[in-house]
Amino acid sequence: MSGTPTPIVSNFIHTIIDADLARGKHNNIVTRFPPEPNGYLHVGHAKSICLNFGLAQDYQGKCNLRFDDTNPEKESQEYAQSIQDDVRWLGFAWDGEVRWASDYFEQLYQFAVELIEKGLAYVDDLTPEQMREYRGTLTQAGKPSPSRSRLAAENLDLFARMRAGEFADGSRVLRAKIDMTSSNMNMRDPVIYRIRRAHHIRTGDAWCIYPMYDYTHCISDALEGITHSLCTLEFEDHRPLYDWVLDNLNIGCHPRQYEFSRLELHYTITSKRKLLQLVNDKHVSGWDDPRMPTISGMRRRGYTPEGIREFAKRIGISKSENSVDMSVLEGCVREDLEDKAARVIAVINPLKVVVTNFIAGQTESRSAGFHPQHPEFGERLVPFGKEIWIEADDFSETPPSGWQRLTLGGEVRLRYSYVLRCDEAIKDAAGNVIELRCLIDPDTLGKNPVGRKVKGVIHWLAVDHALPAEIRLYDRLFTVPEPDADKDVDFCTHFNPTSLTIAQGWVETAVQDAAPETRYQFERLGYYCADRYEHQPGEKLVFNRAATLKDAWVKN
RNA sequence: UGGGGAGUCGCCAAGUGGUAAGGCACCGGAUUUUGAUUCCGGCAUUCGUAGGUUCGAUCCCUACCUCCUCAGCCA
Repeated sequence: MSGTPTPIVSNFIHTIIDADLARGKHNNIVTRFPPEPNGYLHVGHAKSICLNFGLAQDYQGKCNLRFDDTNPEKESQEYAQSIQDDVRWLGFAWDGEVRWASDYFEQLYQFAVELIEKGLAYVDDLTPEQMREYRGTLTQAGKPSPSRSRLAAENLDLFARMRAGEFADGSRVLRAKIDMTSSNMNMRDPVIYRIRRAHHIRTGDAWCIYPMYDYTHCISDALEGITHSLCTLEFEDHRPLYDWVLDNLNIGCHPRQYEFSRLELHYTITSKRKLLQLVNDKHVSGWDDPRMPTISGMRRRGYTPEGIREFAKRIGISKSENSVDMSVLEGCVREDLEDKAARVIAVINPLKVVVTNFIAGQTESRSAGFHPQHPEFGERLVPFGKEIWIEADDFSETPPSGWQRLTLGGEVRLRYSYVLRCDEAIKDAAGNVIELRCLIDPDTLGKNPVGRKVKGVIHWLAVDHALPAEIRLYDRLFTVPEPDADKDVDFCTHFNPTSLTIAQGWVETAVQDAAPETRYQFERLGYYCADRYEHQPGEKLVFNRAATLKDAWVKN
């Protein structure tokens, strides 16, 4: 209790750990983040990462990064690399070297031999179809396979020959001999080794038999001295098997598994299989497309590690199914960006304004702070001229009630500059407003003359000094238009990644040297990130929208 | 209909026998040259339902209801 730092995660698991520590079960805690390198990490993994690494931080313990690479057919080095990058980017450091379940293949094999010798595992030659029949159903007990009574000596021989490559893929498996009548399907003699001739990203072709998750995970945990093995709710039924394996092995360490609910985010796909489908079917440009709920997608969109970590903290850890509202994530990101993003101006949908009482060709610059509350951000010069761009949405001929922006005959404050009055709207043949003729009040520069209160403030850019830019607007981070559309395999046909709109707008010159990943707040528009992948010197600046301002005037 | 879980405000989420924390969202109001930020204030006589035990129950007991999950040689 004393000296305990502010917990990074909520107390569901703290209660357990504190009790373990109090009764001297452990002196230090060791957790692990165990992804399978079969895809990029997404926001759901971020929760798990923050939980496992956060717990280690809270208790000054350790957290391992271990790849569960036991299914060579789905795994790749690219995925493994991206996972390491993402964990680091989120701000966490794993203990020592990266661990791989495949590093334990030899030990895993020897433990399997131990089980066979103890009469607790046997080689089975049932076909997958037969095995399913023998397994029974949820309400009917399974029945023993004919191979179940094989003697240890024969099993040992068969298992060695499985490893030696004498049998065809899928022809035999090694099974744990537990209880075919168990009401827990996982205990009906689960397969622990299968034959699969596939090239493994680390062991190459050294093995043709691969251990299954349930068998591998608990042993890997034990080998690494993990104290608390955290996973998601669907593994609750696997806990008896986790314990069975460790109880029956001479391994000297028995980590405990605890389950918590996985993260669901409204309108968001948190299924690797479906995300892969979005990538494969080219609905997005890649795993790091800013619309993707992947960590790399969020990074590219402008989200910060701090914002995502705060999100993980706020949603908490529990055992109840949940679906968190987008506003929580957005709020975390906004809150973090609030004090970090320099303020600059951008005009996304320009409408030209000619200031009739300003001298053509003249430029007049005023200094403006990059942040309203933080002078240490410095200042930049904002030039004014006879022709300026304003946001087309900031002018209305027939304003709705409550309108605070520009209208015919009305006044508005140009941010950092004069009060402007609109005298005339010029239209094209179709009746669309294409230009405004306005007047500035020279008496209002940098001050509010007594008795003059102009409520509306709009942003603007001098035509001669604005820089063209591509501004990408995302309605929402990720969208599934129909709530149930993500139920099926063909969900992509329902998926409508409409959330991207590209606008050719203008930004002020202060941003032209934007470094990759720099976040700005475009005043009154929201938070934007200079796209780390597409911004090359000399090219048009590209900005992705990270988050809108809360309750701002911007639509969407 | 077997087993394993979960049900506290619109969304998360504490609490656990002593009379419902907090965050997000939302609604007021103040300050504001960003309709932002900041700041103040409001927001569950009620904890899935029905009974019971108790001076007292969200917390204990009983029954019921709802939802999730398990029959891969995936993880």
